[in-house]
Amino acid sequence: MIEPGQIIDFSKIKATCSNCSLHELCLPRGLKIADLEKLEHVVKGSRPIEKGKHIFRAEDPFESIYAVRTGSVKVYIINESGEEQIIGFYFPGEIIGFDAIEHHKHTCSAVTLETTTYCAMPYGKMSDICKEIPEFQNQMFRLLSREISNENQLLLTINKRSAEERIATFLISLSSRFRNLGYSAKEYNLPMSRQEIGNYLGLTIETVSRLFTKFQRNGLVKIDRKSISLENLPAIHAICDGFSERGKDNKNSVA
Amino acid sequence: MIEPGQIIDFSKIKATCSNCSLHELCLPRGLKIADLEKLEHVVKGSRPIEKGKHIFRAEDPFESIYAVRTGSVKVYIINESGEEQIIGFYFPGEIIGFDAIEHHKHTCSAVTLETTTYCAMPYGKMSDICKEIPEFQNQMFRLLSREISNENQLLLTINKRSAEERIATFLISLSSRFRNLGYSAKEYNLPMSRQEIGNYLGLTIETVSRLFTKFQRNGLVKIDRKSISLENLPAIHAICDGFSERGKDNKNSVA
DNA sequence: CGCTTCTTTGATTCAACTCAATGGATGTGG
DNA sequence: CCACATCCATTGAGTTGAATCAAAGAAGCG
Repeated sequence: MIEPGQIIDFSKIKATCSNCSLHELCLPRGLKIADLEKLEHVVKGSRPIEKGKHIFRAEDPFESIYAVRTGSVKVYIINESGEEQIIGFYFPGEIIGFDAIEHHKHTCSAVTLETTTYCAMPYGKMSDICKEIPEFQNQMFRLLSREISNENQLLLTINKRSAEERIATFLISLSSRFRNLGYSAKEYNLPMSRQEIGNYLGLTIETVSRLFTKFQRNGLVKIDRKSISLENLPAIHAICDGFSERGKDNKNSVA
Repeated sequence: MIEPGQIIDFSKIKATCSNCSLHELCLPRGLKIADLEKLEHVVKGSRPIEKGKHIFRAEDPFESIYAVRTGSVKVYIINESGEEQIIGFYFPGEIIGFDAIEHHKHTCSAVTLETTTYCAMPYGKMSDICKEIPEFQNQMFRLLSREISNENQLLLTINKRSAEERIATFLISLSSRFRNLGYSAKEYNLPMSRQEIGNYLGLTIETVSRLFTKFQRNGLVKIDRKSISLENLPAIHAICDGFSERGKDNKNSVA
């Protein structure tokens, strides 16, 4: 299938953080050139991984943390009853695998949503570099801290928001992440299924579908299968902030 | 009110990790004696803080992380609309404040639920110690990792569980944490209000109250105001695992 | 082109919420 | 010590937002 001339030997493509377009967003952010080089020696870039392949699975021994380089990944846990809960969707420059540090094995699974490349960073070596480069240690702590804050926000969204507000918040979150990556904040592709969006937000697929239809009917978005265009960003933002008005305010606040 | 003879000068009580009963559960876990001493020099124990006082508030500059020593603390965030979302309840040996690392200021607020003492650990110094003591750096990473896993579990509980299952899971979680602390796993006090339990679990106070009543009617628990006794642990566990049967299974799993 | 998977839409149900009222604790001042 | 006020919790009645059940339509795939 692949002609000799077309073969690309990915093992020969040296993963260098310094020439990676993501290095200001990803783990090396803020490192000096000299320090960057130390990091590069332990980072191992992957060849492209096709959609639906696992990067790691729950219970796997903890080898590395991973930075998404291109594509997208969903991270999920499965409980005793076999139910899946998606914890997050990850895009280029974002790091996965932090949950495995505590028990030296993964508690989540990570699967690609489309063809994806990533960088593996062996945890032992990362840990060593932290001792050598204070700024790198800080960066690791920052990333872990961010992960915690992100989950706090997600918890807030799920616990306090209506289905409509959750969907709007989800769309805005993706939008701003794509903007940070230099892509359009208005138009993008949803690499995940309706099912997965629902699972993540604590809604059923039917509810997700109905709300997409409703948003479209109201001119907030245009959706064609996986591609979405946010036609009225202010209105979508307004929904996030709870201006779909329903009792709201201190529905369940503690004095 | 306080007679001279009764004055306790808490500033003279040296907070030492080595003689703290929590040191095997708390941050110093697994450190060597020599390393413990380095830690002790930067840890500052608090005097008892009365119920309802803040340890830190959102937007406060990030000085320290804190270990609860006695009592209990709730950590919450407030969104633009002023709604409160409780992120967690923290008991002796548990650490709060990790969310502030990224932006050098707190994103959550922490308030005592009863008279509480804690240990403050200045982040800058902690960061230094991490560089000196590899095992300490590992421990910090582990604690951050645990926080992430805990939130993953909470997300699963809230997104996939019925009100009944959430309450049961909550009671079991408290039970096992108290057991780890050497207290009774069967009988304990709920330092938080019904309102706060509901807020945390994404339920209204009425639902919490009704389910407490129902559990009591069915002989699972005995509840008297703040004190609770788990009378039928196996049955409560069964509810956690979803044996209250309702469709369940792959309600919203992704293939 | 037939098969499967994903998505949309409609009708109906139900778990949890809202609204409302009462009951019990706790606290304060006279 | 009691009267009163406040706060928190419980209980009941009625409502509703999202789930479930059901079916049809569209897209992707070998």
